[in-house]
Amino acid sequence: MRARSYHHGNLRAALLARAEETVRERGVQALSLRELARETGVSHGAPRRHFGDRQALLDALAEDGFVRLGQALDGAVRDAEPDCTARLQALAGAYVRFATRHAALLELMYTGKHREGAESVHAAAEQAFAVSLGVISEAQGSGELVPGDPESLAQVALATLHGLAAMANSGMLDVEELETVVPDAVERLLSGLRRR
Amino acid sequence: MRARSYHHGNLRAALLARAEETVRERGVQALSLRELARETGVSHGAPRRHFGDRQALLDALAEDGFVRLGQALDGAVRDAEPDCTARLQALAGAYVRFATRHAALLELMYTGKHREGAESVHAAAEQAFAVSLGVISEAQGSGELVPGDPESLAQVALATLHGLAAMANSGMLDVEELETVVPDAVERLLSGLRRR
DNA sequence: GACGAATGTAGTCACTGACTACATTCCCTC
DNA sequence: GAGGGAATGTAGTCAGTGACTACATTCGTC
Repeated sequence: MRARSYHHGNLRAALLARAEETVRERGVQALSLRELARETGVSHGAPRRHFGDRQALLDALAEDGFVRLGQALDGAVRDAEPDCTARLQALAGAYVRFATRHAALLELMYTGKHREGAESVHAAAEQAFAVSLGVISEAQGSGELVPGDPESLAQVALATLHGLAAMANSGMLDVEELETVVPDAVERLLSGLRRR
Repeated sequence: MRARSYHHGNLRAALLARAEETVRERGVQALSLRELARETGVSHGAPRRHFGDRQALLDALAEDGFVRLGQALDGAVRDAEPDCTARLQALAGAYVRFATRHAALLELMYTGKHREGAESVHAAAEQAFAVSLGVISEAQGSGELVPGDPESLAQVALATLHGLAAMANSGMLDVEELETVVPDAVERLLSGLRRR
């Protein structure tokens, strides 16, 4: 990155980074293009070159969020013991941790209001959730889980995790409770899905 | 309601009703106090008497949403066969139907950003979810479900439903798919929870 | 019927997102 | 390397918004 001159050099990335910070600290509705420009030391019209309008910026944030979520899930599974239970527990923990640490971002990610680039946000989401699908079909292959459409199993599992995170984020569930509720929920799901 | 005179007569209710409509049709972010006032045929400052600021209006909408959700769940369970499976399936259907029909409102309800009146929104939510708790503890009493903290069982069940609805609303799951996915998910949950 | 409280009106302010015309710089081609 | 078109940033403008204030009208109560 060069010293500040007429051209910033990597405005797009700088805007995204600063925006993510603002969203995390003060929520989506507090994100203003003009303030963002001010904070980034650039004129109020500059962001327009990179994000046609406010929504385009939000879409980009969401997409980025899915990428990072995917990395988090991937890392968690990679670090876990190779058995199905351990991997799913690790995955669950990672998901809920991300969801509570980045509550506003998650809301943005799941708010279906993405347009145009919906495809790319969608693709990023699919990519992020590929990990869980992998874990489940592997466990089915090794006989740890009952057979059945792995996609629908993964859906139910992720939905449960997402729901718990959403309830925690909305204050209907204490965040500390998650530490016990989430493993519990996974265990309950598994007790219905384990081959026996 | 009297003819339009200086005092509207029931502005608060009229604003809420119109606001709910706008939120349903065009989303939360499209709700403007001034436009709302215009549509209701009242000066742009009038809403302020009833809702101190925009967030107060949103909070009231959320609270109202929980009340209506509670009624929907209650009605569904009341109309269902008295056995645990039928009741939970009915409850699940009602929840997901409400969640997809009022996607933006649901988002509003679950967005933890309520202030001050958080207590009342919170209370309305608790009230809405009391039904599911009742169904579960009854089923435990009759021996249909495994024993255990009913609150945590209900949490997992609701979280799953909410997660599925959220995924459908965000376009990650086809709405038509819900018709089969939701009963499936309930059955899967139950297969882990049923006494045997 | 008078009077204080509740409710609605009118006007203002700073701020925002969207848009435009224009300036500067980058980088590709010759 | 020079020239020129594309990319990027600046400056100015516009209508719309939420929040606030002073003021007008009406309601309910004594």
